[in-house]
Amino acid sequence: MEVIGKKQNRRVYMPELPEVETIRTALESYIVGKNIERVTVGLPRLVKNVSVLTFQQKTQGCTILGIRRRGKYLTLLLSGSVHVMIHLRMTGRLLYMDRLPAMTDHIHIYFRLNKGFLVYHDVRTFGGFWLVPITGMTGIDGYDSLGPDGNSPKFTATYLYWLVQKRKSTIKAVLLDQKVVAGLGNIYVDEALFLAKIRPDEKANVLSLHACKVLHEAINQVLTQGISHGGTTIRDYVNGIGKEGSHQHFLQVYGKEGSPCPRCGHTIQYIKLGGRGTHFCPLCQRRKGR
DNA sequence: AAAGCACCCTGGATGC
DNA sequence: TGCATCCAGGGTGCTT
Repeated sequence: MEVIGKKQNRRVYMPELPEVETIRTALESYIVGKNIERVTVGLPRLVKNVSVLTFQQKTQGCTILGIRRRGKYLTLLLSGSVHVMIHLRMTGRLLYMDRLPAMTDHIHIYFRLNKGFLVYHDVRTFGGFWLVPITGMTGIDGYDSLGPDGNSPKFTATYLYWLVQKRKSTIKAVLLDQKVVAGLGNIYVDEALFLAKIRPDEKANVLSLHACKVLHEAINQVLTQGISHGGTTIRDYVNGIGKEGSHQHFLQVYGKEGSPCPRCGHTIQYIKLGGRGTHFCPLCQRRKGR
């Protein structure tokens, strides 16, 4: 009888770059051009850098001109003097709805538009909203210090090589650092390292230029595939209009502990690395960057 | 300067 | 069956 890893059913979802991009795309056609008539905040601590009153006063009456993504952040571009920046963290959802649902559990903020509602739903309430200036630095450290997006031309193999050389921590920890590359989270890091045949607990500074080229290509590939599949739906991630993604069906190692490696058949292993659940194949993900 | 870790939070899974 | 405990993780901030 096959041994199934204990963590097999312990799944959560995290919006990473592909999920946030999918939400952005889904929302765009529904909210751009709409007017914000009224903003309701049920949980004030989710508004991070201004008072709830200021948040409402600066956004009410504005038109939504666009919605932009950078790393895992979304920004509503408004017609007024500020933009609204949003991070979904672990369990945040941003949804367009024709009308408010009868069950409003976990709905902490919503924007009443001239038609429909933009609703923020968050079970663990780690997410946040910021008012930011239209141009220049936002003053939000986590945003202003973001590295290049993992799927942007600015993120190159040589940049990655230059960076890992001075890092003594594990390659997984480096890839999760948003200052290095923006948008990767636990799922896509495990998947990219599997594709590149690099162990997650490998020290970053031993990777060769060749290994960095392979890894860079793998990161691009998992992000591109994740976006094309509409994101990964694990338990309850949905995009901006409530649709599930399909990338969970394409995951090679994440959540697959105890199952055979799709490449070599060895059992996928689960370890803790830097406090994060980590999945890899101990046989075909080798140490040392070839 | 960088690395490591506690913390925030909730609901589902597990343990007794 | 029920109650208590554990666990997941992104990013911040503190300590080493």
